[in-house]
Amino acid sequence: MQKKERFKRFLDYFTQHFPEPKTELNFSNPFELLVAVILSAQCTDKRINQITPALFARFSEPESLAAASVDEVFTYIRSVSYPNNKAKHLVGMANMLMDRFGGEIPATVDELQTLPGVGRKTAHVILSVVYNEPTMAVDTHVFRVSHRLGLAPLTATTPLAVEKALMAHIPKQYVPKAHHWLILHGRYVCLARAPNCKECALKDFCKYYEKYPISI
DNA sequence: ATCCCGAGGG
DNA sequence: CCCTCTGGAT
Repeated sequence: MQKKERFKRFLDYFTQHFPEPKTELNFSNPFELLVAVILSAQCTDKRINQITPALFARFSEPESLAAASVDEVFTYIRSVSYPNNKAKHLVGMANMLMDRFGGEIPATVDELQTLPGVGRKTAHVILSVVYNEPTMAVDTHVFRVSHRLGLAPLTATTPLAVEKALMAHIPKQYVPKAHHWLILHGRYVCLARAPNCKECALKDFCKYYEKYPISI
C-alpha cells in the first residue's frame, strides 16, 4: 500500500471513531499542563494524574513553584520516574518563567526549549495542546506506532526523523489530533510488548501485523 | 525483564 | 553517538 493511502486510512478511521481526542493528563491551565508534561517523561499519565492534584494545590502558579525548595517539590513527586531530576527541572523552569517570560508560558519551540526539563517533545505538546499549532510531538507511542503502521520508514531511527515523515503527509489541521490518535492507539491497542492486533482496525495495512500475524 | 507522552550531559 | 536518571506496573 502506498504511503499516501496509509495516511488516509489512518486519518479516516480515527476521524470517524475518535473525532475529538485530547490528552489524558489532567490540567486546568497552561502552567499545569507544562508541569504535567515535564513529569510525564518515562512515566504513565495515570501515575502523573495521581500526584498532580496535591502538587497543583500547593504550587498553583509559577510564583510559588519558583520560590519552593527542590526538596519540598521532591516530596510531591517522589513516586514518578526520575524524581530528583524532575524536581530540579520544575523549580528551574518556574524560575525562568518568572525571570524571562513574565510568568507566562512562551509560545515558540525555541523559547520553550530554553526551559529546564523541556525538550522538543514537551515543547511540541504545549504548542499543540495550548495553542493548537501543527507541531508533532514524537514520544515512545508515536515513534512505535508510526513504524508499525508504515507511516514512517524504518530508516527514520530518531524522533526527529519520524516527526518529519509524519509532517510530510498529515494535513496541518489534523496534526494536533493525529498526535493524540497515535498515542491512544499505542496506549490501548498497539501496545509495545503485546499489541492487541485482534482488536486493531488498521491491521490490514500494518507492517508489524504483516510480519508477526500470530501476535495476540 | 520490559515499558511508561524524555531530557541533559559527556 | 552514548550514558544516566529512577519508580511503579505488568
